[in-house]
Amino acid sequence: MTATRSNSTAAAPANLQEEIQKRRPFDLIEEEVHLNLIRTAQQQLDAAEAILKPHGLSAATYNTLRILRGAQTNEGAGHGRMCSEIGEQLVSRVPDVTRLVDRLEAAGLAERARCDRDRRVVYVRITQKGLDLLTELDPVIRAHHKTTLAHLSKRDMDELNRLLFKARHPEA
Amino acid sequence: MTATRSNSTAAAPANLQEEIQKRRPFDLIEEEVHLNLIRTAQQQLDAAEAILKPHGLSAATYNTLRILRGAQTNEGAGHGRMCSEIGEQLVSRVPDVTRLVDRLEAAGLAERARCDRDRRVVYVRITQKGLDLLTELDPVIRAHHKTTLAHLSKRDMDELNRLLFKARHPEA
DNA sequence: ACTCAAAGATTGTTTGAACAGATACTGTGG
DNA sequence: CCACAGTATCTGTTCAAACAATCTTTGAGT
Repeated sequence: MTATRSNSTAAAPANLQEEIQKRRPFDLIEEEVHLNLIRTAQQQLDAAEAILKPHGLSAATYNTLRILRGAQTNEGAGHGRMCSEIGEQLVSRVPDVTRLVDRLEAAGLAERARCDRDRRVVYVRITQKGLDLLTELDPVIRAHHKTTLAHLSKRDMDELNRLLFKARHPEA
Repeated sequence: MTATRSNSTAAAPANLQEEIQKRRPFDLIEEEVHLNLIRTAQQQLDAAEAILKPHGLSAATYNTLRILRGAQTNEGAGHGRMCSEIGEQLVSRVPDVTRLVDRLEAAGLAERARCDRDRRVVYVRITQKGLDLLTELDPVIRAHHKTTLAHLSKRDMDELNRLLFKARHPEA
């Protein structure tokens, strides 16, 4: 480990150790990766939710809406997505898709329809109101993402994507 | 019970686009970074909480305990940390430190003590039981971190740490 | 046809998070 | 001394997440 400067004064942190005011350097670099990951993702999530909240959306409901929009345009002639499929595609696994859809339905952003062939499944479909909301949010979210990561070069982001994917897949 | 997320039918995904079954490639690489970050961090968090849960701890309470342990050994002759300091050092900013400490106190892992000089502040101190629990968890957590990221080289992890820190600090 | 296990979704309940408002204490200025 | 603003913590309430159990339906086996 490199000799790190003592954080006696309140200067801008140069690494995670100073950022969290940890006294000793990390004994395990894996632990540093772990905390770095969670911190960075949390920052991203907080910023995104700050944008979504005024529109009555959380990260989970917004992601669900995006999944539903993708499902409508791509296959199945607009009969939407099954609840279980939504649960599989969500970025953060949530075991309670039912109440997630409940909220979207209560807000008029999605609607349910039972499948005729298999009456167990419920297809969830995005409504026009939901599509309009996403259309309104699209440029805002795009601009936000571009702004928050503007200081990263394309090479940085490619490398970051590669390493993040690799971290998630031990077998690859 | 296990492997709730792995799809046994399809082939192993080669990137995020295939992983979330997105039909079209990302129009914005920044968005891909964003989702990759949240997905990877979520996976790390889920795995860590699976270890902590049998011991009655969540990620928030575990991190608080670690902060309290660090506070005890490093300064202040063991009078612990103020609630507001805990809130600042937590990986995920939680505005409700009071109830976090409530849970630790109810479990006998921490205790409060009012400051004599300033009767507004409450110092939180880790108990021997809390220290014992951390001592028991230390090797388990270390082994877990080393295992989940074992397929990353040291160069990978250094690069990942560098990029994650850079992503978090636009001004650097 | 009948039984049964499994899939898919919903419901019930408990816990924790989020946000606002309230309380207790300190230090300062008049 | 008193009013007042600021700080640090606590409390009250609402909402979402987590977990288990239940209900309905389907498909397979006998």
